[in-house]
Amino acid sequence: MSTAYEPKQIEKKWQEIWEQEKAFAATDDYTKPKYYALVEFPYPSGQGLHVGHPRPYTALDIVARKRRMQGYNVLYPMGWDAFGLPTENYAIKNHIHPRIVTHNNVGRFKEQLKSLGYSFDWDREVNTTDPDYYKWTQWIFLKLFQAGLAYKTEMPINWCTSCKVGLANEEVVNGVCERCGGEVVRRVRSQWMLKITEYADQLIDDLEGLDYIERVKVSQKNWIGRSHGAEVDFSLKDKEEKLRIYTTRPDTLFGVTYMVLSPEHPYIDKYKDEIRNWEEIAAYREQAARKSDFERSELAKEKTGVEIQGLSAVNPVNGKEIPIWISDYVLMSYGTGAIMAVPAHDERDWEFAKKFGLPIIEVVAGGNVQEAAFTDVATGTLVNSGFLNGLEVAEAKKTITNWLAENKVGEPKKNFKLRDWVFPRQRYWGEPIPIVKCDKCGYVPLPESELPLELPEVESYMPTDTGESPLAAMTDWVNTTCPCCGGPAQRETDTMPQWAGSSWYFLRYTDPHNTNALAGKEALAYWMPVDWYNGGMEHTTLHLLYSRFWHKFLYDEKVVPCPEPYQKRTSHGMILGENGEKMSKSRGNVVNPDDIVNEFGADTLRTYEMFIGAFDLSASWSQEGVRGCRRFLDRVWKLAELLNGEEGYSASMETKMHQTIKKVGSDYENLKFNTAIAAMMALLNQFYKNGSVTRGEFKTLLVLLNPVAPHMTEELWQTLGFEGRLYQASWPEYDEAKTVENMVEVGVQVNGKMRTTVTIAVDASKEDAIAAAKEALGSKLAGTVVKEIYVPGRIVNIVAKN
RNA sequence: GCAGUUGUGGCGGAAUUGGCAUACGCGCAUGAUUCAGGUUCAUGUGAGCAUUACGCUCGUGAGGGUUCAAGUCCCUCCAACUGCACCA
Repeated sequence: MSTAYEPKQIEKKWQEIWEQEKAFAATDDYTKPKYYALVEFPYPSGQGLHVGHPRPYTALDIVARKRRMQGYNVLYPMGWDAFGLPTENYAIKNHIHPRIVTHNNVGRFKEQLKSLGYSFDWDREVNTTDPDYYKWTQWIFLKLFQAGLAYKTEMPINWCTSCKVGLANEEVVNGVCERCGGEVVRRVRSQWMLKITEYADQLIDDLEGLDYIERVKVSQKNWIGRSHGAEVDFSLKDKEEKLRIYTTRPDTLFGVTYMVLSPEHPYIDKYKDEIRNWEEIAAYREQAARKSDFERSELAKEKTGVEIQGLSAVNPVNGKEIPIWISDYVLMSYGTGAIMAVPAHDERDWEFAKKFGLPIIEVVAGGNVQEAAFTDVATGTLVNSGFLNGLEVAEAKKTITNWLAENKVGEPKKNFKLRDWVFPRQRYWGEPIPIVKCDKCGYVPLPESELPLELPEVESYMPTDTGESPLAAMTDWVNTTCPCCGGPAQRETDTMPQWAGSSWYFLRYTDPHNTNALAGKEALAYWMPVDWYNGGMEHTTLHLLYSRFWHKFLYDEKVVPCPEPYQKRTSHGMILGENGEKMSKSRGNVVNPDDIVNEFGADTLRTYEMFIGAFDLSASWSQEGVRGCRRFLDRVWKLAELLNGEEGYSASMETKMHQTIKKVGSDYENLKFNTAIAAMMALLNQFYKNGSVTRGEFKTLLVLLNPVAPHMTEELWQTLGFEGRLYQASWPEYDEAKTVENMVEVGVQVNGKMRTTVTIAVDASKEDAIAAAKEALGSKLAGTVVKEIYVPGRIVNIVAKN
């Protein structure tokens, strides 16, 4: 074969053949073992694909292709998470309907993805903006509503002043909008909320049985932030009413020296008349209210507060009278909005007490509480604590919690940092919420038969400063009749967030054209759960958590067959520019995958992205590195010139072949694509060194390399006359016994320092190995031998003394 | 501040978990091919001292320790990145 490697023709040719032959369609043959590989579907932005996209797509494409060769029925789908702000903003700016913008962007993305030769089953493509799809997003919302998990409430929301939209807590980063960096302020609004907190315990506990990378588990746990403690009632002096607080350290109850109310605590207004320094308190409260969350965290260093004169609390364990302060370091949104302060054993309380000269009473021995708060719970014994004296912290917690319950002044309590999900967005380009408000009947769900509730055509998609969605201006759409009583009613004009459509899309892939259900029972039973889901770390506390929540709810509703959607979750690192910085237009370091495909070919791009470095770490782009991968593929291509016509493996290469099959196979499974490729490069180098390759050896190399570089290997497979299509070939087997060499070179050390090497039989006895080592060392071994160590097949170490 | 991750040649990165550090690739050097450049091929490439030899010394962020043996385990630091940020 003398033709040069021309990726352009080859890649186009095979992409068309695969499409015609439906090479990668997941079948409905439910008797075969299944494998569901999933990558996060992209948001089809106007910029098109960037080089970050192919990294995870290629990785799971490799897994999917390998699984097919191993006989699995593989589902590897792709779709579009297409609702969202950038499209809407683009539509506003250019006066094009967002539907058209989305359509164009999807077309572009799809073409780009197809040019990379992914083995997606395109017949199962989904699009969240398709009414046939969002019908079921709305259907799930109705289910949540009927189950009481979607509820409306007045509450302050995070309002992005630039996007003019409410944000979930998860979308506010450092007090600014995650998306645009705009200022976020608090606005009170009537909101649809989803009760994710109902599943808080399960979302933590069920992580246990899942194969998620540890980082993901840890951040989900931290985000949910479960803590165990107790609520305790302190009485207010000379009052009937109690002041309830939450603490994780009830064992330190004897060390309480003051109480703190959050500035929003209701008791402040309630006891206004008895507060002697009202002016001062009111002023402090005003000042705290004016601070945005951003300022609160910026200025977190310095504690502020004012003592409330005229109110005091009584410690239930010893009857001591305790002053009450107001301070914004206590949040109304967590616990009860009031705390007992134990400066000796809490850093924040300690800081506050030092600043305002409040007493510090040590109740757990082990530190110096005048110097710093002693917060270690693992060690330490209770002191100055009446009946708790002498107990360890853990034991003291149990004892005091029981005591609190017996005396009816408290109870055990679990708390979460996780808040309910602020669901709606005041924008046009999202799923309409299928609820109407009737003056008589309240909030009424649309009947299922009226789904999908389609987005109406509007004059303007412009968001409004009033906080209303653009839909609110569509009065003939808004005004409707109540499905319940037939009277006049108004539609909900907020839309759903982008997270809605992506919270269940993996279910739709199993049965994407079903018109009677979000997916058929049999399809779900067969395909779910997803066997391997790869996606970005940035979605850990957003999409990944939200979709687990929806899935658990659907499981409880008996819609899906398993309590968890994803069995395995991995995460890829980012691809940075040549300069090691994040790729961005402003930095001028963006690499366009189209350019790489044009210049080097899709197979080279795929190979390079897998070879660039450890899959889970970020890596910098290198144009020279791309060239090196192209060189590798060129050498594979030209290897055909060295074919010697023999069928099996040659005797001298047998071990190397078996070793390489083993290594490449296990490396693909463990996301170690870089070393898998390195092993194939090494094998190739060996063929060149030998000056010849058998057909059997070449065949194996083609199968191993196929998942990474599918086009050129398929072409070689055909031109060399191997049977059928390469994508239908079987994954090669290896024989463990044949991966071991007969003779091995072992290192020889004297006193732990490398001196020479010696080649011995792999199963040589210790005596033989030592003898061979001594011979090799010769005169380099001096002194009296005091110890001889032989690690079979690895090393000999002789310890000698003079 | 807390949590997580990372630190290995000129660069990207390997190292079967305690056993020959730097596989594989890039870059570079020398040579071959070429009118020349590019491509391709061959050889070399951690540092230092030596080059009489393939010889010695040092070397995986810093410092200590355990061990016959440490990139890998333990202790104390330092730096970078990414989350979270007063959650009682």
